[in-house]
Amino acid sequence: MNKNKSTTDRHRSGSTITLDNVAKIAGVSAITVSRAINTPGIVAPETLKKIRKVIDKTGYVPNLLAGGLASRSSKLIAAIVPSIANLVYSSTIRLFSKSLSNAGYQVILGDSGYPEVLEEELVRTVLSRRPDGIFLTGVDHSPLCRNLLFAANIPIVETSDLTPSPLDIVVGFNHMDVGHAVAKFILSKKYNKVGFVTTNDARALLRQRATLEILSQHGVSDIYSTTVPAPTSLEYGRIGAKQILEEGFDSGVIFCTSDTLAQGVLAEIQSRNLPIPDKIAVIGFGDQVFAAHTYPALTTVRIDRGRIGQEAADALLARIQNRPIKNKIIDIGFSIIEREST
Amino acid sequence: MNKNKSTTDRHRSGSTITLDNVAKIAGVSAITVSRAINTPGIVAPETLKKIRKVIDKTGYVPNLLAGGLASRSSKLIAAIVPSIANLVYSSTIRLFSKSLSNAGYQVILGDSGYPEVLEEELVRTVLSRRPDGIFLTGVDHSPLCRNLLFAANIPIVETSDLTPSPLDIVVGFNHMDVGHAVAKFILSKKYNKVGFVTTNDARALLRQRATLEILSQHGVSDIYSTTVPAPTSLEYGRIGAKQILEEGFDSGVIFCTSDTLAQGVLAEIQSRNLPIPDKIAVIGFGDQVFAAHTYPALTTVRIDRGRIGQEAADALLARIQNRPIKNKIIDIGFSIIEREST
DNA sequence: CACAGAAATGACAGCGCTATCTCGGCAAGT
DNA sequence: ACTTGCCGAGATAGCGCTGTCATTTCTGTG
Repeated sequence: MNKNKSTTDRHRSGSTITLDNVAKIAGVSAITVSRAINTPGIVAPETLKKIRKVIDKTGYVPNLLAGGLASRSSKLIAAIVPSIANLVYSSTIRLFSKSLSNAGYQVILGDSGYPEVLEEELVRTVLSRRPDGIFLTGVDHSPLCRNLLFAANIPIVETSDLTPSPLDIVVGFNHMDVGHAVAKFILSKKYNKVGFVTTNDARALLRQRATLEILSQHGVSDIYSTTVPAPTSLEYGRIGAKQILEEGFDSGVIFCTSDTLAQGVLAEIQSRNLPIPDKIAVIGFGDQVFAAHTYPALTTVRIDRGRIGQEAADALLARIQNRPIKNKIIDIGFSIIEREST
Repeated sequence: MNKNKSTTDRHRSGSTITLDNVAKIAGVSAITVSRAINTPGIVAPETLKKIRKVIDKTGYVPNLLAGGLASRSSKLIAAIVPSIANLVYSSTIRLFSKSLSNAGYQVILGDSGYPEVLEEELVRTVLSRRPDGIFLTGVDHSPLCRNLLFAANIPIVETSDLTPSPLDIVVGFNHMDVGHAVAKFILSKKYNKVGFVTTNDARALLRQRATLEILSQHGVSDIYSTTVPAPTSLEYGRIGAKQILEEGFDSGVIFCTSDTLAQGVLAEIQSRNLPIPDKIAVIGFGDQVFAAHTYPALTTVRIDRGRIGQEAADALLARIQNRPIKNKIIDIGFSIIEREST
């Protein structure tokens, strides 16, 4: 019985209901259902209502793998970030995703924070989903990675840094400028000694170098510096501070790679009962939400991380929709927020 | 010239290179290239080498939209979390993604933290990508949402809570038990007054209720409580503490919904120069990485968030690979970590 | 009332890949 | 020598959707 079953059921169709099923039930053609979903404006109101009713009744969920394959547009945007478990990036990604989801796109995340995984492998993995655009963190990419990216032929936005020659679009700020501004701030306060608690991240080191440059130009040479491992944490803030303090730093200002490190520095100083900022002042970086509410409130460099996500999304959408973009290089700037810790 | 172009180029094929291209160049059939990529074991070493060379030379990146459509397996796992910008969830997701990516799966995130977006809409959106499994946060889902989930016919893992009747698998811990344990801890310390700084999250309220239950059974009735808005933050920890303090709470212990809130509570107390824990003690929840390194170090309830991600990934993979799972209900437990703040 | 033009719908052919079946070739068993 | 079975590779037919015509139906105009 049912002899042609073996051919028909090659792929066991399961119970998943397809666009064709909806079409048949509604008594229209498949393409009309497709239009009812994607461009309801060009479907007659009557027909639309009929189709919508069937969709609701059947619980039809479109298959975007099939849709993406046919339309050559996956409605997917890839984002490569060093770590989602880092508020610095997640606050960017949050707004980035939000803007894109309003436009009907979903974000797929790649975590580049594992040193054993090369960026190009990660890029290859996300590209296999055929995203309509890609968000990168940083502006340094291996030649292989650049090739992959170019071959994919999709809009690219690099973030968190600036470069005169972006792959496509870049949204960020100038780390050297930050370093210089912080140096000037430090000079204005006439701190006698300057400490650094820094991760060995390229951009963090750039900021530190820029700060040191100006400081040395002005004869400030009593410098203490320590480098801590990459994901910034309160713990390493404390460890870093401890190190500097034990090396003889006993008063002045400590500039940290992140607010999280700064928080640890505050804790370490407090645990030693040294008055902040009278004896030791602290400067963070990032102006994370908590920075205004630590005790004492943290002086820091404000970076509008949300805006990076926003601008990146806008730029990507403009490219995808073939709208002109005003600027391939978007500098979101920064500002020093002075609070109680200095 | 080139008259049949219009039909052939219906979809402008661009320059993207396909599996067929690779096959032609390597002088084998498409399916052999497919096998070389997915099941290299069953391809002759010679052939494999030849194909690999072509792949490298051409920079071929497989199209997983097409692959997923044909194989009915997208190699995608969906995860719905309240907010990626919350370390509580991102530390779970990090390990979850990591385990899955080792097995060749990618995670696609849905952020349910926006009250204007219903969970079922979010679920529908991610299901349209035809994930091979889904990770949910919490165990309360609308009937519509449950229907969608069941219709998708994929393994489901609910997390962060426990229920005797999971949709499929549940990985979490018992919030009532936590509340009881904290109550007993508080009783053992003989604090005269107890304050709560709580978000109006279902699970947080459950813990608080359980704590109160035991406390009242033991005649502790000097209770101060304040509710703060949903994403926990240092700022609201301070605000919550301020409220409690102004209501007359002047000594005892404050139990917080999260370590982040507790951090704010610590800051507020310190800003008032009240000794911790001699005058006021603080208990957090979650044992975030920073909890051990605040000043004073935070007493808290340890939840192994990473393990939730790990177990969730393992369970999902077992289901997908049709391996038996030991237990549909996985209780990861908790423990109270006593530090300097009590 | 005929007819251009718009509006609504449909037929068809793929998008790039993999499940399934098929087949030639070769070593081992009888 | 002949069968058996396995290994490696290929042919074929979709997966579920949408781009691109083609067709039908409905306006409004002179």
